[in-house]
Amino acid sequence: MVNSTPSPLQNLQQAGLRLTPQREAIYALLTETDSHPTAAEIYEILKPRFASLSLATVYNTLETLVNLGIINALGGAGDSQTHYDADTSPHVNLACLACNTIVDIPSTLVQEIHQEVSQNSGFKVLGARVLYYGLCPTCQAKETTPNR
Amino acid sequence: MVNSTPSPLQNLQQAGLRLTPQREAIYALLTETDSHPTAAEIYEILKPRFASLSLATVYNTLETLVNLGIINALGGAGDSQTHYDADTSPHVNLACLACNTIVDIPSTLVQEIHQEVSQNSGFKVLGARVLYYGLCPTCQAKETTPNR
DNA sequence: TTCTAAATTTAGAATTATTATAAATAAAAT
DNA sequence: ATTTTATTTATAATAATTCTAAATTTAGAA
Repeated sequence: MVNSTPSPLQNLQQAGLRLTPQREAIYALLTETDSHPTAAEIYEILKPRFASLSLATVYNTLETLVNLGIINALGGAGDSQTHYDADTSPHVNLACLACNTIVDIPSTLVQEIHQEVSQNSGFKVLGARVLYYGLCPTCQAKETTPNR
Repeated sequence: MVNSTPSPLQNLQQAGLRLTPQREAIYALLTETDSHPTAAEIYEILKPRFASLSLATVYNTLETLVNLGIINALGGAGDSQTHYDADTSPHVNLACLACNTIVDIPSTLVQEIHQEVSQNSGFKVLGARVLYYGLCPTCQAKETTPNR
């Protein structure tokens, strides 16, 4: 029998785009981590393995994957950088304003909101960012005075 | 009898900050509009009334108000600018990727998610951005091919 | 009222994430 | 093989935001 769960990367070829080593590595990195890295972080991680890698390629690839709908771009995690997430299912992102980490939280309510918005707004809903922010348990322990 | 509904701006003075004409005008503008303006838009609107107004002051004030929790900063509306919202109650923001307008949608589900996240995550939740994006009815009619 | 210290505004410079450009490379099609 | 198209790459350009330092305003003390 053939491969049972095809990679979303195959959407690339179906769209007439090429599955290059850079694109494969960037997407694989996103699926294997839960750290919601930025473009710069992805670049730093992959540079040892791809000596010629350019930061522009990372940005290009991320934009391509976002347009294909197989990854999501998350903004506003306390820093001023865009974070990327290979989990495109409806879920809550919870960001710590102190250490800028983002964790995922599954929630059935998010899916209900999705339906609610789609049905009542008249919009053609293409995606969502449900982002909560605050202080993670670790940073709560460290800082008595949260932020200012 | 005294003023019945105190302005959230009084939080400024309670925090030892000053209620300057610039701060008053910026906050008033935000409460009187439902257009979720950017810093640059606020600056352009208020410049005729405050000849000496600086864009830096707009940014400073918006940061101050966000830190006080009386306005929210919204990112990721399709453009690369931060939009500001004087409505800090839990609600859904729905952005059109084509014309970059943002509309508010009340939703009881958002408040439920808020509780769910607060209770299950261990985070100290300080705020949220529930942003859906897509195409508004007007832009759906205009564009047959959405974006790229 | 005047003085003093702190807060605020302001103009402009600096920063920086992201995008655009154009040449080089790689892959697919003919 | 050759041609065409897609992609990568280095670098320049863009633009939103932040920083800096001087000028101004304010609140309260003297």
